[in-house]
Amino acid sequence: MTDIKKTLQKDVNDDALIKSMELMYFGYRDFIAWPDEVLEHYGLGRAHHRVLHFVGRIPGMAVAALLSLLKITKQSLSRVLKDLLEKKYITQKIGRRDRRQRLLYLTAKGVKLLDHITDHQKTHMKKACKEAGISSMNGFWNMLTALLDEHTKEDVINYVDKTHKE
Amino acid sequence: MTDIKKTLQKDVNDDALIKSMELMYFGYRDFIAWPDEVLEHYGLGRAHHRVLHFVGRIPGMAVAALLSLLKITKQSLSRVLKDLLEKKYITQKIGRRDRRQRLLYLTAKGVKLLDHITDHQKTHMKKACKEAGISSMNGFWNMLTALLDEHTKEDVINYVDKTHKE
DNA sequence: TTTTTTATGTCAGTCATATTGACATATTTT
DNA sequence: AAAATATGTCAATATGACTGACATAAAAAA
Repeated sequence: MTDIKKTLQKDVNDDALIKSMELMYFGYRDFIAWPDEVLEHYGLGRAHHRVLHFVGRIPGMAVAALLSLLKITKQSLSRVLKDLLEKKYITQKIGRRDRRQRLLYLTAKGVKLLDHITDHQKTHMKKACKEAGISSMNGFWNMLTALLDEHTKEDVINYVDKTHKE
Repeated sequence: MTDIKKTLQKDVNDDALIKSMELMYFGYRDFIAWPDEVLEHYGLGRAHHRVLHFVGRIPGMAVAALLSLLKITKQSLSRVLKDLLEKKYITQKIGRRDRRQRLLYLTAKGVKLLDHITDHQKTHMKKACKEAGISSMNGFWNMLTALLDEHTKEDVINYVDKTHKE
């Protein structure tokens, strides 16, 4: 009897875990991983969008901070950054305190582009928020926050800090 | 006065949207997109894991159903499937009703591998569930479900149906 | 001041996962 | 018999990541 109960309990937990894992996969895929006509139109990819997004959120961000936040390698970032610099969506300024640093800023053109390419994602997320109800937001945030690893948590804390200082 | 209130209201919403978008990115990345030593050890990638996972959930699944569920092209799937067939993690049986179909099943070896490679993800998700609290689960599921597009929803409904028939 | 560390950039080569379009085969449906 | 379907396969391509090595400039430490 105890064994059966235990097994059932275990199965219920397992189902919840599997449901969570699968929803993460499908939800993320449908939200972000689908080809974006706007990005395509500008000849940019999602990697470019991510850089634009975070530079937009933290103007004057150094390259190293971006690398840490995105957890990609210098080489991966550098190609993306090069494209964005060439196409004048982003500018670099040499750091005043530390002249080795290249501080990143969106140009007016970059801001415009970012707004454009982010737009349908915002719409998508807004629709989901309304559909799921405001009460679902906290659970959603709590779960996702709990999924972050320690390094990301630190970065995100610093990051939120900076966006609020502006 | 009204203008200011409106602007504030708009900003709050926007912040919530941006937070949701960013958490999706970071949460998904840290949950699933990090290099998995177990997968690497077997010379497999995440695409292989996904196939193993869904075939494990729906034994006897046809190739077309898998294509629809994963939303990838035949060519993408075929390479992954070829690897898994060669390495005997999966077997194909010709459909009895429709002899054109190749129905997919995990071998005992495949089941073992799947359990192994899924294990740390389950652990990760379980930890997050405990940390976020059971009450967060519903919001998490609601939001993710609301993010699915119509096609995925249909597939997931069919899918859940089939896993419960077993 | 010299040495070391840090912030950044860059080169060359590789990999995983996806794409498109065309075509082939077997089988079922009309 | 013709059309549609389920699957498989070819060649070529793209994106976004990786590693490892090396270079430069500037800051920090010795």
